[in-house]
Amino acid sequence: MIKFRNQEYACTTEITLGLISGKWKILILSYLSHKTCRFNELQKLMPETTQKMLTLQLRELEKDGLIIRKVYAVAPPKVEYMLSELGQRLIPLLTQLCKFGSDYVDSFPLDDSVPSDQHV
Amino acid sequence: MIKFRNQEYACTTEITLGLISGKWKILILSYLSHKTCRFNELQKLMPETTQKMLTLQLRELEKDGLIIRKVYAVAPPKVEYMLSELGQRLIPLLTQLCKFGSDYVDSFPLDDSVPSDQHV
DNA sequence: CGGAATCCAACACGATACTG
DNA sequence: CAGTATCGTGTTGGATTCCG
Repeated sequence: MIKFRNQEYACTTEITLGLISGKWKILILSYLSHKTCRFNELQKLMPETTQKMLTLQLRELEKDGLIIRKVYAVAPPKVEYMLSELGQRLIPLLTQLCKFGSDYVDSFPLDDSVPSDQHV
Repeated sequence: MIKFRNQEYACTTEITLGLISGKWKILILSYLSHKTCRFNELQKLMPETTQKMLTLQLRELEKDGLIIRKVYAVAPPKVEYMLSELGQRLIPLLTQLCKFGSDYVDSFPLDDSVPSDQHV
């Protein structure tokens, strides 16, 4: 049993999962792995997100040390987000998770939208 | 955008995360990676779990093809759980997630909520 | 032994409106 | 431009009880 930030974990795997388990975190990290982005830019890249959710996810990623928030003291406001060194180290792992998911989907080729015999 | 099982995903990473994002799934997979276990055994290994939750998580893992449920037609009932080939392929990934989490915890040694008497 | 069924609390997520 | 604030909802996890 591991204690971290007033939370208890049975395994540090759960800590890593906690870092990336948020509705938009994977996407954010993915986009930021390519380039630094402004808030507005991220919004355009993820049109499905609400401002509130995007802000929330960015704040959590920042608090967890995976991204860096850079505020420029100009008008109109300018804020840039980029991966931290920690965040960059996470990217290869995400790539592997992505690869597994992709293989996984391929291993269930007939499962897409065919509820033929769900009555098990 | 990927469609899979009537769900939409922005990235297959999210599919993999969905497979292992359940309160007890990591632990279950971890235990089953060492040996085949009966329901009762898993319960003893995870005393914090309720029967309902353990059953639910096992059912999901089975439905997702990560574990195999083997029912013996005997009295009293005997049910064994083991990793599928797909589940086995997931283990190295979990190990890496675990490693990252462990490194992550070490990189925040001054975190306010970590008790100082932790000599890890 | 290995469940299923029911009820309930917490929280993640979302829609919408407002702001320095 | 880059956010807050408020309110509402769906999903997840948990406690408890009953069953073949």
